[in-house]
Amino acid sequence: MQTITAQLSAAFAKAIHAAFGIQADAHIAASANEQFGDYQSNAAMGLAKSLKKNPRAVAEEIKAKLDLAHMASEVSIAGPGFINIRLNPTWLATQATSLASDPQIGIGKVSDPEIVVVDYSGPNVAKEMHVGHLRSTIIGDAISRVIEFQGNNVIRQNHVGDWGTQFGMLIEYLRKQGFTGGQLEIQDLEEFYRQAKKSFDDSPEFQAQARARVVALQSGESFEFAAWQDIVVETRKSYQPVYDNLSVLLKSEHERGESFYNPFLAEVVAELKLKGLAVESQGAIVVPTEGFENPLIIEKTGGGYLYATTDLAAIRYRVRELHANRIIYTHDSRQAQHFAQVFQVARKAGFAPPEVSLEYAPFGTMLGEDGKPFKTRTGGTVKLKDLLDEAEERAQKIVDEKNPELPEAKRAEIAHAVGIGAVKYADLSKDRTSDYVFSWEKMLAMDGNTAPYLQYAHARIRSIFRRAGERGINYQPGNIQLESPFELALGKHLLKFSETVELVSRELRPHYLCTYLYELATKFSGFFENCPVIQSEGNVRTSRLTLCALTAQTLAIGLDLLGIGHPEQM
RNA sequence: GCACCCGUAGCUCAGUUGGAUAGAGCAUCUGCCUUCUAAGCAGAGGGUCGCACGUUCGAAUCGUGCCGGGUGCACCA
Repeated sequence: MQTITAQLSAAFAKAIHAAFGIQADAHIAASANEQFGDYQSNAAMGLAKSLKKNPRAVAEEIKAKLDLAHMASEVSIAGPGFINIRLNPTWLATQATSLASDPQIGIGKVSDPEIVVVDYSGPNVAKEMHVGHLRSTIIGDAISRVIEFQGNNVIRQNHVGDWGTQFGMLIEYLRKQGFTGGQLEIQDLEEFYRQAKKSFDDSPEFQAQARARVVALQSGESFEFAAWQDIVVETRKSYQPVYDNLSVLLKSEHERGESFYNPFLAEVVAELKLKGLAVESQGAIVVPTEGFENPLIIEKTGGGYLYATTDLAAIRYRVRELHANRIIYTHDSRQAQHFAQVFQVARKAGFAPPEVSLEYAPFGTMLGEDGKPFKTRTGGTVKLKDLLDEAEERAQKIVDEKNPELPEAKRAEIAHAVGIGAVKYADLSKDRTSDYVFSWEKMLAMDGNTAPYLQYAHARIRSIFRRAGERGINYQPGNIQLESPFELALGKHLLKFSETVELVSRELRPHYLCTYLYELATKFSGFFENCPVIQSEGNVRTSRLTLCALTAQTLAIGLDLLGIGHPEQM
């Protein structure tokens, strides 16, 4: 099924062509104010200028040629030349009815599926995940789910920071401590890392030894390699449970850490040299980039590669081996310049041919309540695990209080969905590009525009169906009628789901979906307060039950796309 | 010094890429549980969209200049 916007755009484009013989965009938008109508075309004002005509006359001519069949109940011209459309409730009801019988609720599978690589999360080895890792992880996950739901083939890639100078430091430090292999703890590793960094900064001797360890590791020496593996395994043990707890779909098979590209780095540099892109500068091998003062350094003086080299190798691999059509990076906006340079070089080198889309979906920095980059009072960071545990605990208290009659296991399940959902939604509902302020209170809020509000709306609907069952009402989907203003508002909003999903996929901004779902839940609340379902009868009851089913399904799918749970009861 | 991002209600944020009277949540205040879950609903107050010019039928949105905050810029990732 086509979106309403698409249907209106097509009809208006046709009318504009019929009236003036030109192809022009219809500039269809949902009306900001309901008094004007549901949708509007803002094309007439723009066309008036190029056609040298009065805008209202242009609008009249478009309207005269417009054929919306049964879609609209009213088309009117207002202001300087807005064409307002009020949709026909009968037509809307028919559309909603057909949506209710579609398991994908109007999101058609794309006809030409693409291979989409999404690079997200990317935790660092030897460090525990902190709250700053939340954004990349859940935004990337939501984007992946949405694109996948549209029928594309998504390949998740977790570009784990598991290679480079810091491992030389860490291994050298471990060796000095008498480490011979085996058991390590993530907390110890963090401490070792701090110590190692200190030695590295303080002692030129240590520095030289650390560099030697890197070389040994990169050429696969047994002690270094084994120690590195122990570190990697231990770190994975600390982040995998966090992914699972967050319902993030990353597994070990999605890991393509920096180390994975090590064997290709020399080839990448050689290829860039061969193509005449890489040159020597101040002893290093660099690729000059337009629009940037500094070139992209791909090989250090005296050998050794950098993360730019790895990122180039990754693009090359994703295009040549994974056959990606689209590569999406969900990373901190501080890396904007780096990615701009890497993308530029990848294009020039042909690692990414023009038909492959390289998309950087940056997100802002997490700030503390003082407006400065987030740090705890002691100068450290908040561990992601601690935030999630706290969220679940707080949710548990509320569940225990509100639903003491439910079995313990059920309550724990609800607390998990609600607590984790609240944290994820708090982050996902903000536009990813802006910096945002971390606040325990806001992260863990359960009232107002939060995940629990959406979950609550869903649970209330499920409850209606449970009550209906208890009263022997056998639900079968039927025709939806949109008679009261509350039903009409709900129905109209349900029909916007598919365009919202398209928008999220195109712009890589999950917060549009959050806003949509919040409004959906709000409109459902209006319906819930004003339109009795079980107490109504006949066609009205069938219609309302069907509307409820469609709303619950839309909420459930929407929450699934955000990776947020939707309990039956709460 | 060069480059990028941001500035909207007391606080936290939206604002579908230039559309009509700038919207939510939190906080404050007033109502609503004897009908499907009050994690809810209805309502009130709260704005120089950082400032100033400009572009045009129309600017929170685009341009220029200031002010204020953040970030990145040669061998860390």
